[in-house]
Amino acid sequence: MILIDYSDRRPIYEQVAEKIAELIIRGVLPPESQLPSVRSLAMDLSINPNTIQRAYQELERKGYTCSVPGKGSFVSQRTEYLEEQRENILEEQRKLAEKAICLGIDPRLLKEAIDQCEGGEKA
Amino acid sequence: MILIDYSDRRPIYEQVAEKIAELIIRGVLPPESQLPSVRSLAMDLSINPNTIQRAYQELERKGYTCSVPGKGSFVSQRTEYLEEQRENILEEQRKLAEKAICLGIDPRLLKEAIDQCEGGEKA
DNA sequence: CTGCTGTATTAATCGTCCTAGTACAGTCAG
DNA sequence: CTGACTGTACTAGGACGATTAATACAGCAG
Repeated sequence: MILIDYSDRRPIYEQVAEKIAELIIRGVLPPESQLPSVRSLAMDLSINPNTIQRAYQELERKGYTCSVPGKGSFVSQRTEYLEEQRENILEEQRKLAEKAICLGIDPRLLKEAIDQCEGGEKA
Repeated sequence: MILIDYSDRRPIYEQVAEKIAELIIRGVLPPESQLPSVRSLAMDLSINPNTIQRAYQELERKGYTCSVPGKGSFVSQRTEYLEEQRENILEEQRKLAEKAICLGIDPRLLKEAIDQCEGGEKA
């Protein structure tokens, strides 16, 4: 379900939170569905429960999930995160385009790179 | 000349190296030109000379510069880094496009974001 | 020689990530 | 009610990397 990249500089809790957020956004984890418990996911990934808890805190803080003591953590029914995420991606795109232009790269090359992915998308 | 972003998670030496690399690529620092000395740049940025040295090491390792003991650090005459940098940008673009597609964002929106920058580029 | 340059080494500090252990409270099935 | 699960909170400590600090050495140029 989730793979941890230890060569990644970012902390584990951030990786876990991001992966789960992605699953939520892509609809793999539908609204109202229950996330694995802090302890079970920690077991699965062979890391400390505290690290998972921190990831879940991040997810709740960002509005992706809703944690209920005694019951579990659930994907939020609300879906503003979809629009938010879309805006994040577009912002990244603008920054990248700006950087490219700054470096004298023809923006058309960027668009070609996009087209390359449109066909051969994976997973 | 260079601003350090302390809120950035990446280490200072990496930020410095990247900024200088950008100046080189954009031609602000032409080939053969001399970089500020380790000590003077450290003074300017109010950081330790060792941190600058590390940044310069990175730059030399990547082929952007050439350091000569007793003389100084100079921008490399060679320019392969241009092509290399272009390829890096395109790779980032592919990853971003893949992520967008993964999240169900229409690639055309990415292209629109690029167009937005083409007109109003700054710096 | 004097003052600049890059380079190297070592030690110490500091902050963050992560682990470990423990504890408490809410929920729910039996 | 009991027990097993859930999330949550707290403290202590280890580990690691970034950064500072102080020093030293060697090359180059006026």
